[in-house]
Amino acid sequence: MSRWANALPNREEQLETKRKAIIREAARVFSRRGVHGTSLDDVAERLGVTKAALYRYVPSKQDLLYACHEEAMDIAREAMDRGEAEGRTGLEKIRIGMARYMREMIDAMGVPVLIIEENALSGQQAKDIMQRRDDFERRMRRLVEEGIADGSIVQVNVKIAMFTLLGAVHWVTKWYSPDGAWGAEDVAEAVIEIATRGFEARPGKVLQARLNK
Amino acid sequence: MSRWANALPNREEQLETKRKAIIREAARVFSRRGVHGTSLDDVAERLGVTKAALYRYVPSKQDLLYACHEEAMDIAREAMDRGEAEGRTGLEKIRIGMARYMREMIDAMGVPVLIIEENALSGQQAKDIMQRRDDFERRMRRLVEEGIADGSIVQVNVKIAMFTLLGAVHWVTKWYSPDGAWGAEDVAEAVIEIATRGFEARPGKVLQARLNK
Amino acid sequence: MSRWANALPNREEQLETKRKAIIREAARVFSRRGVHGTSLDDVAERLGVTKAALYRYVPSKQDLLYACHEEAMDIAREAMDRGEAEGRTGLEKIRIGMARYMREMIDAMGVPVLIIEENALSGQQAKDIMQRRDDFERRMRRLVEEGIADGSIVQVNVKIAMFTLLGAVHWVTKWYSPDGAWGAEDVAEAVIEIATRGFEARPGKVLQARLNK
Amino acid sequence: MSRWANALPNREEQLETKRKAIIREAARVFSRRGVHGTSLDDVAERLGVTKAALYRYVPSKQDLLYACHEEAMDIAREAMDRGEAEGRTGLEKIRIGMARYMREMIDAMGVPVLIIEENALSGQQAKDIMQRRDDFERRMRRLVEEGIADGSIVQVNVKIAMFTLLGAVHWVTKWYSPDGAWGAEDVAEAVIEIATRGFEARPGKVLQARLNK
DNA sequence: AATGAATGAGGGTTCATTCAT
DNA sequence: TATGAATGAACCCTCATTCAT
Repeated sequence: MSRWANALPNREEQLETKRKAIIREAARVFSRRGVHGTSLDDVAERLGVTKAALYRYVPSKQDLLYACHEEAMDIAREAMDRGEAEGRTGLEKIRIGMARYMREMIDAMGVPVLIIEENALSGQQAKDIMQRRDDFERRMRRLVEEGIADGSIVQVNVKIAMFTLLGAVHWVTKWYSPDGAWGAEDVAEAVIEIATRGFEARPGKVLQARLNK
Repeated sequence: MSRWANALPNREEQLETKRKAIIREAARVFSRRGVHGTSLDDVAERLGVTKAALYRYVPSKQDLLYACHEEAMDIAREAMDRGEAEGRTGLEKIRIGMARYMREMIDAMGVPVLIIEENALSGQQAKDIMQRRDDFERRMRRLVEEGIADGSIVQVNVKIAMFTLLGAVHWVTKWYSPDGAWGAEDVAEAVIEIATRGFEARPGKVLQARLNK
Repeated sequence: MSRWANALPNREEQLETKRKAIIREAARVFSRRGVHGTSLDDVAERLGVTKAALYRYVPSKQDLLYACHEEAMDIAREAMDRGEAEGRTGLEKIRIGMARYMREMIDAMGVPVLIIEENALSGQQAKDIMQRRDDFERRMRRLVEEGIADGSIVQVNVKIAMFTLLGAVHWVTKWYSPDGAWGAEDVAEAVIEIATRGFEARPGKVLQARLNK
Repeated sequence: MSRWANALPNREEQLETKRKAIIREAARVFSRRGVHGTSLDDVAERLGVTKAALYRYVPSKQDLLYACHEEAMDIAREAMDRGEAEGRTGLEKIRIGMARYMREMIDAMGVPVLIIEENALSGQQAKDIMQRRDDFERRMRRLVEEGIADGSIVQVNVKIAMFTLLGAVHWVTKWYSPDGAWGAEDVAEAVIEIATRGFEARPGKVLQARLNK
């Protein structure tokens, strides 16, 4: 691999750029092989650097993992904000939000989501992330309830509906390849469409213009 | 924890019973914390035994993981067989098969599925499991196609539909607790209903008798 | 292998018989693979028994090793006694003694000598054995000196002569096989003849009647 | 002990120097305590380093052992080459070769020989080393035969003669101390002289100028 | 800014030893 | 008397982390 995966555009903000590159690459590998199954040597090698070099940008593996989650959570929140701002019904808000979430995650980390291994984080960091994840889930639940209320979502157990959707989204990690025929955009929309159709009040046909691969 | 989690009913078949108990417990922990995030000490402790004791029943951690996957795959195949035998349309076959799969997995391993960390298995074992997983996925795809053909499933991208369903199912690992209010049966049916509704040809209301928690 | 290598002739002295069988077998394996390279499972397996069974006859691996050395040292002393009693010159005493030593060792342990790994024994046991080994070597030195004095041995550095002989004898472990064409008797005599010829005062031709294999 | 036993003369070749130091030290300890009786901690401690540090220079304990044997075999071959080139009779060739072998081994590893515990190496490595050891012994046998043919060696069983000599040489491990009064040179010559005198055709007195300790 | 070298902690595995049967 | 089961210590090896250069 080329050094730093060619992520060195300008100057002193290089530091931040490189940090982001590390996080992005780490997220990708953590996602696939598991946090504990990934050594910092692995991460470093993919960036064309030495393990020791990483420590200039990240204080520890734990912190690196935490940063990955933070990044993911930032993206999630921002996506939910968008969804709530732009959607009209509960269903629409969910669709817009989650699609954006997936797209952004794939752009940022090359991977649509970070799967959380229990115990991988600890102490305050674990609490922080769990807190934010819970917030995220709470927002989702509320949107489902909103959808039920406004008639866009069928009468359904909220928790099940939410986790079904989240599962579909998260699972993309296991099969999506950025080198494949489909772009982030395509996959995101296709998955969200089917997954939300599961609790859509008046589901019709499935559109899939771009997916005629 | 009590010794062997009280899994010692009779006598010489104790060996096999204990082996199964180990596999079951390992699967559960591997699933939550990741294979590499789980030490054999962890597994042993949950069984109220020493790490060394495990080695009377399992030749290595690798083999233990392999055994977990084998067990899972056996269950998966058997469930698919059932689905194909008992269902009438493609959709029905999928529903019956996947629901059974979830129930059996929860019974056997306390966990609805095993998530595969890349690189966790290696060599022939990795090939074996991938092979069987591919077989499993191929069968699912065919059922989706069958469903489209017989009109029970809407026109949809087969791969996306399948992975959406699988994601919903697999994700249950992350939130299901056997100690909670819902039994395996309830969760399995609820998840499958919503997840398959995503590509059901004529989706109606959602039934959820048992889920009025 | 048959149970206890068929070493169960009479009755309550069986205990001692079995103990000897264990020592014998252990000595053999220790000799070849090294003490630390040999597990009690290895020893037990060769006797057709379980590891745990050994503990009825031997209190620990350390003690087993010690017993091996004791046995060897008993044989060595007895052989030296014989040599000193029967030989006329220093050279003759050495020849008789060492040849007997080799024969008896092979009979008793199936192996002509025990090679001592440093640190394998410890504490008092180590001291004991070292003491006896030193006694043995001291006796050998005195016989060499006696041989020089009585003219049967050439003027030679005593230590070197002794260790050369001992080396030749001990090395037999590495190549002698009781299943081969030569008996213990043959090998013992042939080796001793050549090895002592190295410091014999008036060495002549080499006799090797039995070795025309 | 001082770091790396003061074996760090220059710079980038330090890596090779250190590797050699490890091999040398390992050979020494393996030789005395047996491979299985020696932990890498032992080896590391003698070099004033941590066990983990060794892994920068040697991939595994097995490979370390293999490297020891390789080194020894290289020295053996080179010594035999010398003996065959410089000696005139079979006997002379053996004397020159073996004396050189002992000297070089003591210089390189501080120990005149490596004793092979059965099963210590495995697979291809075991085959390799056995092969080379057999080659070595074959060469020795041929020299003995040559000596018999050219009249420098008495009529003798070739195998016994060879193993007697090898035993004398190998045994030096057990009693030679580099810190003692004799140098490698002295010991080598003294041992070889007496050991080969065992099958010399016309053995005379024993010279031992330097050994009047 | 990055590297090579070194360390200490931890995990997988073996094994001597104990004990209930 | 012998066995199977279990344990704790020890060992090999990996890896996150630090430091001198």
